[in-house]
Amino acid sequence: MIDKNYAPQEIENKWYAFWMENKLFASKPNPNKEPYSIVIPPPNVTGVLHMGHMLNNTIQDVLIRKARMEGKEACWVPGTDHASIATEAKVVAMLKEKGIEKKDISREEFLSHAFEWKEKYGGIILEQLKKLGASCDWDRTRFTMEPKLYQAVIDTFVRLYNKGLIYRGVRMVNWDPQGKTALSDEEVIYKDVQAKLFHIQYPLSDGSGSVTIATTRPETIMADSAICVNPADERYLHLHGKKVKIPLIDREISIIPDEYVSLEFGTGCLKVTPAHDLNDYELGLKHKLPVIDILNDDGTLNEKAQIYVGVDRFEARKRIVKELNEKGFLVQTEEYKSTVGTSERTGAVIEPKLSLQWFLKMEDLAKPALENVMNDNIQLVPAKFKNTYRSWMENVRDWCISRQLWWGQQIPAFYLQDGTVIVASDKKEALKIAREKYQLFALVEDDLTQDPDVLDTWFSSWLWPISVFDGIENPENEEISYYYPTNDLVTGPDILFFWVARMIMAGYEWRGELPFRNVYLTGIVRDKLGRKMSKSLGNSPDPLDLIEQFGADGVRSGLLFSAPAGNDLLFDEKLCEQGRNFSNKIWNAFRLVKGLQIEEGNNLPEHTLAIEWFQSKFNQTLVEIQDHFSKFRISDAILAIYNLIWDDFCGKYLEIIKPAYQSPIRKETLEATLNIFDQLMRLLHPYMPFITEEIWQNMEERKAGESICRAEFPKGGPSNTGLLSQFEQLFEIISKVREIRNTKQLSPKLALALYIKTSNASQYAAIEPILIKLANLENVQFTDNVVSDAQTFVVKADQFFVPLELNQDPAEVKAEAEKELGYLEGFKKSVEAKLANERFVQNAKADLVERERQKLADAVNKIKSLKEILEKLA
RNA sequence: GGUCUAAUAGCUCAGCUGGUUCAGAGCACCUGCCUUACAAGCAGGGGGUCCUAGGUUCGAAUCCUAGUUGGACCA
Repeated sequence: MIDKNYAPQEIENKWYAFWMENKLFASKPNPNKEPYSIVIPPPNVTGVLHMGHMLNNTIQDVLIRKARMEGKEACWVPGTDHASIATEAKVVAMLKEKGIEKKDISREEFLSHAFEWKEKYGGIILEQLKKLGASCDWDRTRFTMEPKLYQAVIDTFVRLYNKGLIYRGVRMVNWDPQGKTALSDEEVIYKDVQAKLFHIQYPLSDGSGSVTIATTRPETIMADSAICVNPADERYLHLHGKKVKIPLIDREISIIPDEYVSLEFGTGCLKVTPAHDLNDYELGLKHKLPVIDILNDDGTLNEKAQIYVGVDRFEARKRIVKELNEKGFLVQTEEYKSTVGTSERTGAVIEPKLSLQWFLKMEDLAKPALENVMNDNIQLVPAKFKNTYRSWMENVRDWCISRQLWWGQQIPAFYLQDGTVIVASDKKEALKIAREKYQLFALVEDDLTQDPDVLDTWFSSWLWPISVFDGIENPENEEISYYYPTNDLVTGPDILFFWVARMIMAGYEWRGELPFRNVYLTGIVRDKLGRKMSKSLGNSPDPLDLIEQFGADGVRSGLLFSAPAGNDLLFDEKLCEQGRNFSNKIWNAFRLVKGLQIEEGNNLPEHTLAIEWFQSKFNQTLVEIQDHFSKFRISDAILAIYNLIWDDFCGKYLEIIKPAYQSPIRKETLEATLNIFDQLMRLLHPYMPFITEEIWQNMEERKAGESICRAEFPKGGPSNTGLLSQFEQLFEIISKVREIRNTKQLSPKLALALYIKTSNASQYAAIEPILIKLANLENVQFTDNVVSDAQTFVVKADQFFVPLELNQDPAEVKAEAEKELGYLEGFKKSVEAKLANERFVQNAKADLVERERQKLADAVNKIKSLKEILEKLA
């Protein structure tokens, strides 16, 4: 006997191994099939699976499995990205533990350590995805630092440089003093902090008094180039043209007027520090102020600061405040709410810093990327993100693509000794250009120095949909021609700009075409309290533990039950439990069917009817599901299947055809039931791949290597609406009888008698056996008169009576019937009013008016029946 | 501060082009059942000022305006 509790662990491992052995997820271009491709958002090599990945990859797997079953050439390309800052930080930390400092080893040595690290830990997340059931074509696994993709990035750089889109320039960039690298604007996260606003007095050089400025960063006073006041500020008119001395270091600076300064904020006097503030930098450019950079790359003060040299910026702040206070320069300290930028990767407070970096011009690239999203050539799901996308793309700024790291693609820029830059795919090529272009025939490779910096990780991931098919290096190859553009991209809205927008740009730049047609943006997985799941809060369950506990199918369905596109999902283990229970329900339905004994023969007539009914129900639901799917309502789709299986198939259909204990079932009925089961498993397979495979394999003997993964997705067919409504009515009668049993506290085992007063008794002939079975009736009889001493109810226009020997208060019974009558009469009145309204009849659609008329007719019939019953009571 | 988005049952959310078969689902809750597939189950039940105030309309949970309160993104 099969265990009555479904145990997923062993079954899931077994089938994943089977799928891999039989290469069921492998794909290659097939001109006879329609291609369907997805590229995975490559997780960081440093990453481990978290709930966001689970959701995201489950959705991708649903899409790809369904496409595969629909006969498309489905290809899901997996891979990882090298995550330059995060990985470099991990490798540096690992080396430190071994007693090795990065500065003591060569770039080559460092990289070999990094690759070693990647080999060891970089594949973990992909292995975890297999536990989830992800049907990626694993033979295609790519990595952004592998040679081919590396080369694609280099070539991209060279080409964009030659096109004039990449330039090198001194700019104020976001400096991460911990990662010791520049960051792009998008890698900065602004956080609200409670800061202090220090009011500091600067003495006038002529000794005629002082001015007071307000700043949150007193440690930068040594970098001040000027004091600025608004020319319209009457308080400070007398100061124009005067000079002040910076406290502690006594350096003299001028007071300059500029409208930029707000009259209201602080004291109305602004210290201008061009080296350490973006706005001040621009002000400095305007007034030709000197730029004094007092910070080292690691955030400590340098000798230009004159004091506290070598001290960290935050420590220096404390000490300077103390000293200013002691020496009487600190006038006042005010609490102040402000925001600081922090590094997305290291969390360090960003330092605005002037430096020489490489930039990519975005204006031309952004144009088609904006246009084709706004006109829905590329569809964002949900569409509300179009707004955000637009505002970003319309205000796009040049992209700082250089990073002061070693782990990444090294910028292919080579410098001659005089500083001349030559951009070429390698040193040899650069030398060739140097010789030809600059006539430097004596030059050798050693005279060229390559730029030590690497490229931003996103500068390789933006090529991902193209580069995984080798479409940069070899733009005409069979793979890219077949699979590109990819179909759907599934990712989080948090990287809509970082990644999605840039892939779109790259798509148009390289292929003149969109990289994918639909972008499905998932919500953020939050905990029950609505907090974002994070390592630091420790509120994220370990996905592998969840899979262990509920099975991958349970976790997948649990996530999908509550995952509408773009809306955050408040994750609760309860959902996985519900998923597990669903698995168990299916498992037990299968146990029932599998355990039946067979007797030769055709269907019983009521079984034939039930089979027809279920097929209609199935077809009707399939239409709904396909509709949900076309709109990416994955959550609604799985709920529809859940209800179809649990309520309609298990709760109703199986109850109808189930023979009495130890009685056999007709062969024809069993075959039909197995066929239905098979269809249901195919329908459910994309969501719950493991249990559906297990059952499908056990339904009948399968050929070697055959799998539900490649079985045909149900196509559906017509549904008999008359039959559907007949069964609706049937189930309503059954419910009413059960309700009587329940409210009157009767045993479920007690068979009841049912009398029906109807003008059309023949309609009940076919369904009578079902009614008797599911409502547990001893018989069904027809009557022309109202039955007294009975519980009654009305369905459509027919009256039903369940005779019971109960001592009930007739007044109570009457009151109940009157209450229902009252409601119905109110209802009738409102429909009548509506139909009497000429403007309604004129303006509303014809079928709507017809439906209202039908409602009215139904209500009239029902009222008539109720009145009959009431008369009898009186 | 700017832009966007949301508010429906105790909780999480559906509700699509306005139409009382449209006020719904799941969970939670209450009652009764260990009925030979399933107690991870079965049967039944209660529960809502559809955020507030106006407006459009024959008709508003749905459209418009304002407000309140969340959330996201940007600065």
